[in-house]
Amino acid sequence: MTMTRASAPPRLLAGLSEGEQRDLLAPALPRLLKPHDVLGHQGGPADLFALIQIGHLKLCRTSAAGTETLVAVIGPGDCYAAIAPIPGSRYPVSAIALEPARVLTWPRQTIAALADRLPRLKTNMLAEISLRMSGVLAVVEDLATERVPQRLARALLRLAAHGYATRGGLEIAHPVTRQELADLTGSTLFTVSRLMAQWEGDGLLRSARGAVTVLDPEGLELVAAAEPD
Amino acid sequence: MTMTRASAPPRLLAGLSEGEQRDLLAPALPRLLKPHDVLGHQGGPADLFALIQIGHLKLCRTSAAGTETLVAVIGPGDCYAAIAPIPGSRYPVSAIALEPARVLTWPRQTIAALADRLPRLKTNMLAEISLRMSGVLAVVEDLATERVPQRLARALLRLAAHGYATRGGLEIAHPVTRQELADLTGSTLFTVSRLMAQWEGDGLLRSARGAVTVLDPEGLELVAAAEPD
DNA sequence: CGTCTCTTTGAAACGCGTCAATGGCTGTGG
DNA sequence: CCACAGCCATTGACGCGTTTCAAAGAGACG
Repeated sequence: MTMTRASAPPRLLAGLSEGEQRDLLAPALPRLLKPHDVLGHQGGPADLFALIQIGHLKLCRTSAAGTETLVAVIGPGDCYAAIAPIPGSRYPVSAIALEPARVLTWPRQTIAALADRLPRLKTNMLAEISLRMSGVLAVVEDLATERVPQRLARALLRLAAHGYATRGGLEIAHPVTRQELADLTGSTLFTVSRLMAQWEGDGLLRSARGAVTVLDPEGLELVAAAEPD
Repeated sequence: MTMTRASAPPRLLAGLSEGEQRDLLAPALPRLLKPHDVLGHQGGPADLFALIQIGHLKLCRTSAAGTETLVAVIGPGDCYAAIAPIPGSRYPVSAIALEPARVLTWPRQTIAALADRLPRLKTNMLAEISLRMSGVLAVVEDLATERVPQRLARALLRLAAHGYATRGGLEIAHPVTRQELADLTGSTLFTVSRLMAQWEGDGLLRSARGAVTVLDPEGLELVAAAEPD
């Protein structure tokens, strides 16, 4: 029903000539993912680089104790494993599909050769990592300085920003459980459930089994900006 | 008194020929820093790339509210702003000297030109970012899943690993205040002080005004690995 | 229609932040 | 040389936010 928004040209292709774009895309291997499919596993050899075309993946770390930390949610136009060209590199996080997805993949050898031949591609991949780094640093800052309500409000706003507008609200583009929101904010599904119930009462959002719609972004931002005092 | 350890060749130069190393190092501008000097400011244009020769810097973010988050401590052989070659990029974190330090710097234009000319250099810079990313992701995981004692113990072990061995202990290579340890662990100087007093009583470490020595690394690792249960 | 996963709600315990006051070390200037 | 100021560290008491545990409800799916 809702249109997927017109897919802008991926940042990865920025500044590449038509010919260069063909050279890059020709050897790409498309791959389809079902929910919970694992594209790359944390700690495993990073032997492929991926560009998401359709759908959303979560980037997560599983600690020795088995607890899961959700680092980011990525979608169309985003890359995974921009470090793949580095010989011997390993995935720093796992990538797991949240919904049916389609990605383009390049084996390490291939993307490394392309990156050496196309300087602009290497720069773009650097820019992608830089972007990811910014996001991760924002998460660090949040975790270190903010309380759970602020962290959760920000996480929801971040997710909603990549979603689509429905009647009077921003709907998050992919299914997301309380547990995942907890993993994303370093909290527990109980606390998340309580907060969201409260906010739903306040008319800030509406949630129905996996689908969350932010009704009042300004109101949520007010919560997100509240002093920890 | 204690020897600075023999400086290994920086990772940045790995795989570069003698001639390439000269090309890279010739246009470098050395710069001396005093404690609290700011090498780069978060959010400011990233117009220089730096390689640390001597001393340690802290990488930190200052939030709108003024609270400081310490992302990492870097030392000799480490890089700052490996993203500088990207046009228009900004420093994602501030870099502030913890002690007298000496760094080599390259203006953005210069390092960008060099990176385009020396593919191996670009790869090395990518590897540096990748390394930083690993560290930051470990911090995220810690903040999201561990309690303060574990986080602090890990932070101390991390710092001590880059320090030097003294009689029966690992001394952290640079001055560090309780406040900085708190900023590093998303805690408060009070909690840090209490924990360290307790650990000093247990014989795990010794601390004297800014200088911290880990006496029993295995013991500290035991604390770091304790179940959050 | 039953099972499984996700969610809600309550009550209790506790970790840790907050505030306030004190103490020690360092460097500086009278 | 001593005294003062400034910074950093210590310690206790208190309160609150969150986790923890337990139990029950609600959709989804075969």
